[in-house]
Amino acid sequence: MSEYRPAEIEPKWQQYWLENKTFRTDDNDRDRPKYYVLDMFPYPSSSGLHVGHPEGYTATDILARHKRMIGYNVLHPIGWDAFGLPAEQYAIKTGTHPRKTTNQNIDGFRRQLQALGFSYDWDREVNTTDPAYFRWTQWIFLKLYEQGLAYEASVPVNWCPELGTVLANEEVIDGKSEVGGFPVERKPMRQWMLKITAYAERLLQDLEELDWSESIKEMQRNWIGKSEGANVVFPMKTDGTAPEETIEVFTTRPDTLFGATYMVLAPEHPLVDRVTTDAQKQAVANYRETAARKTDLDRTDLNKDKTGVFTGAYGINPVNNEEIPVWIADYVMMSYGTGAIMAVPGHDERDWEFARKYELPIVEVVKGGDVTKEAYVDSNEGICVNSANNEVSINDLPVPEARKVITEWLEQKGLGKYAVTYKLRDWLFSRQRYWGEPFPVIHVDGKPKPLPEDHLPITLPELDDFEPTKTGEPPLAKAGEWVNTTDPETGKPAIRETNTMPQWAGSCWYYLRYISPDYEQGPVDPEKEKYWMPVDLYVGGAEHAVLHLLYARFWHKVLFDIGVVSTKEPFKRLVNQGMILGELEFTAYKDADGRYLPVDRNGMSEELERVKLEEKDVEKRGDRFVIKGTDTVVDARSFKMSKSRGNVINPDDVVEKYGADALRLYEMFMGPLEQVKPWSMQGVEGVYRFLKRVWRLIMDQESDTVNQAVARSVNSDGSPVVEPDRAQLKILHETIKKVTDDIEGHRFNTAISALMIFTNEAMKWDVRPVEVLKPFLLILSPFAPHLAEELWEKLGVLTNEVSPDAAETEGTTHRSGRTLAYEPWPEYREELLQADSKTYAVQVNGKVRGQIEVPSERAAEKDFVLDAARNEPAVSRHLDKGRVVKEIFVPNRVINFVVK
RNA sequence: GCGAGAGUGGUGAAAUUGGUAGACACGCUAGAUUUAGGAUCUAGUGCCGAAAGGCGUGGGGGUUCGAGUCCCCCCUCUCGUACCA
Repeated sequence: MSEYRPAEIEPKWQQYWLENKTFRTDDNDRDRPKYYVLDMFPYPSSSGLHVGHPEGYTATDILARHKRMIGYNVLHPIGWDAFGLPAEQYAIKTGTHPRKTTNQNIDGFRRQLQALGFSYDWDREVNTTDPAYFRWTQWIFLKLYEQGLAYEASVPVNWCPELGTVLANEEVIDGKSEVGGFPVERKPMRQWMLKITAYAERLLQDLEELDWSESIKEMQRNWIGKSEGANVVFPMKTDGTAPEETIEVFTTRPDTLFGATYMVLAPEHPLVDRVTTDAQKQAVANYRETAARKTDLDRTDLNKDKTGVFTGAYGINPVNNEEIPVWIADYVMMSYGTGAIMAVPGHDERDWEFARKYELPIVEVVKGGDVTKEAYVDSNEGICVNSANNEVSINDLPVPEARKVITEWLEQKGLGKYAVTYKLRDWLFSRQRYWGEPFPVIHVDGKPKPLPEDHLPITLPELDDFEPTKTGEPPLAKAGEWVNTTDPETGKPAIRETNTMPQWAGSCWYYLRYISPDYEQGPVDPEKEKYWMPVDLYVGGAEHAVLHLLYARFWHKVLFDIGVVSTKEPFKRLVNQGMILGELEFTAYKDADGRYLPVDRNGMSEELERVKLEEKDVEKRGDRFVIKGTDTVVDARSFKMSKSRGNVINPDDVVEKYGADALRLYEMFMGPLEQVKPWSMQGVEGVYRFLKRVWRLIMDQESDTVNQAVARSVNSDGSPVVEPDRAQLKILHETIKKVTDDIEGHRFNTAISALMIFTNEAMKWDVRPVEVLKPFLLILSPFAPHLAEELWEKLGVLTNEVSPDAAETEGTTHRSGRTLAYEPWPEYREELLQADSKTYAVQVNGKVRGQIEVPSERAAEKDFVLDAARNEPAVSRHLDKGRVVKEIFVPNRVINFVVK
């Protein structure tokens, strides 16, 4: 071996780590501080890893390796989120059991991850489809049920006929299924729901203490959507014969109550039938039918044109006893608040639009705008007007105060009360699928009944045909023998639940199972849970910003309440890696006549021909790119990787060509972890060259041994020939400091840059002392572990710490073997960082005119330094132009002369 | 619309508290070496200029001896969200 050959050294060390269980975590080693660093576990798809996986996984691996070297007991596991639709759809197409494809895919993913050298504890692998795992997913469901947090309901769901399943709102995008893009319609079905709304306030409050990015916390806050206001009761006008009815509305603006000029009920509101007058019956029925046919999308989409129908009924505004008409309109949603609103067109945009269209009165009750032109909606500024009755007046009060006064009055009179409303809705928790966790529930006499814990796990029945039924009945309904069972308690005939749990279920608690993957008495060993929880760092894609993280936090809080876990939040710190886009593309557009058209940022029409250009065919003009030599502006951007665009980078190809260390290093060198970044194959070559340089720094080009520059630094017994010189120690310790700080701050790109600077410098040395190279390899090792291990071994042979024979055999134990994985992390020494001289930049009127070098020991002497600065020719030239009126002296940095 | 984040060379990006803008890398140019190279090495590379020098961190204004960094206004892009009363 003469040159750097990752294909030889990488499998060697991967095998060594596996065979020696180098990264097995010792639960009993409780004296050292713990560090639990977690990756979002992957769904093992048939297409294998994409380059986004190794991004977060490399970051956590660097941190895990670093923490081990600074003495932490590190828990760094991986597993498989393996239930899910693709395996099931493949099963429907081919008849292959999803278990088979899933296991194949897991084997593929495991191989790929091991080929990247991640330091996982492979003895803790979890798999959500393993009955030994989902036994506890089912157990948690039973606990939720016991707590009254799981219930059945008939709810309109997103039914996708093509997929034969119901989808969660988040799986529907633009009225089509996220998977496959099939149309989705509304259909009422019996479903399991989880009462996440019971935890809304705690899920909101406890965000405060989490070390997550502000944007993710904000997204969760928005999703929970807390609003404060009042529920107000409006009596209905009655002719004396009809029964008395009231309409309760929720409003965040009770201060505008005097401006309510009409009311609106959601079309589905149960009161509609009772209040509609005979004359309006037909119109209302027609409107309700149209509204029912609309999907949520049609009702909420960009179509802002408001429609509605008068019911013929009137409500009475409780503050001024005015009769106001009651309408139905689909801009009011049954699922939010009370499903009814008081409309204040003067101070709500939607109400204003609606009032304009149907010629309803608009009354100003807050001064500050012109309600004849648009609604004045500011909820902080403004003074109330036209808002008084015999008992109470909020006139002349600022809006926030008015809100308090009127709410108190309503409460006193029993007309309304302070109220809080959340956007968050209960979690639709069942799917009409085969490949998911069965519910541990039977139906006896038509009622649901949980199965006893000792019956778990409830496993899936074997099926040959995974096709859902056309009626929406889940495929499990076809397993007659499985479905028809008996109640173990009473012996009565019973029917099993045929829905299965959604994919989120298994991922809601997997981080707990890693702690004690074989524990039989519960989901997690309580003693170990206390040691390891919470997760210190959780890294994954931002696509899980809301749902997965909210669901997992919800389950965790329930488990906390029943004493299963000891922390109220699972993930102390969260980092979201940014997406990796495809390579930068230059695109020009031609019309039908073959003429190039300038690019319009808002998107080009489909009929135009897309022409892909090479980088050499374009040039920069202003802040845009044009076709070279022309004025034709081209589109220059990176796109999300997708099969259809053909810009997908396969990590296997990169590993084959450049090695795992190069892939790891490149993904970290691209830019900050959390940022969106475009891929560049040339960038990979760049870090690959760096790794080759590191190899040549130590290894001889012709033989299998270290080079002369390194060998020269030690005697034949391995002892050092000469001490490293000051300059060598200085750059080494600078690098140690920079890399250490940067790892701790997750600035992996600049850490790598520091390693490159060291290497470039060290390449110039004729003698490369082992005492300098060894610490360098240790700080390189979290980033490029295979290369570092290999070179560490070579240096060990040189200094007689590792015998050349031992290098060929395996079987040492993981704490004392040849690996550097548990070597102590080098510490930098402050005194070695000091330079002999300091450089000052010298400015005249804020412009840099020259530099001076001064001896370090005199660098803080203002007079001495200023004198030296004045005598610098490039500076004095500018000082002569006027009179120095001020001298700024910033120690060790800069001098500024102000000249007039 | 609303909310959040971001705009720095040809490209990815650096710049700890307001103190030499562009580290490191890609690309490019020239040279060396090589049968050859997508290898390696040396030098150069923000823009204009022969140089002195001038101009430069999306645009405009401000604070300061000094602003990529702080303040105000505007523009653009990315992500999230969407009639939430």
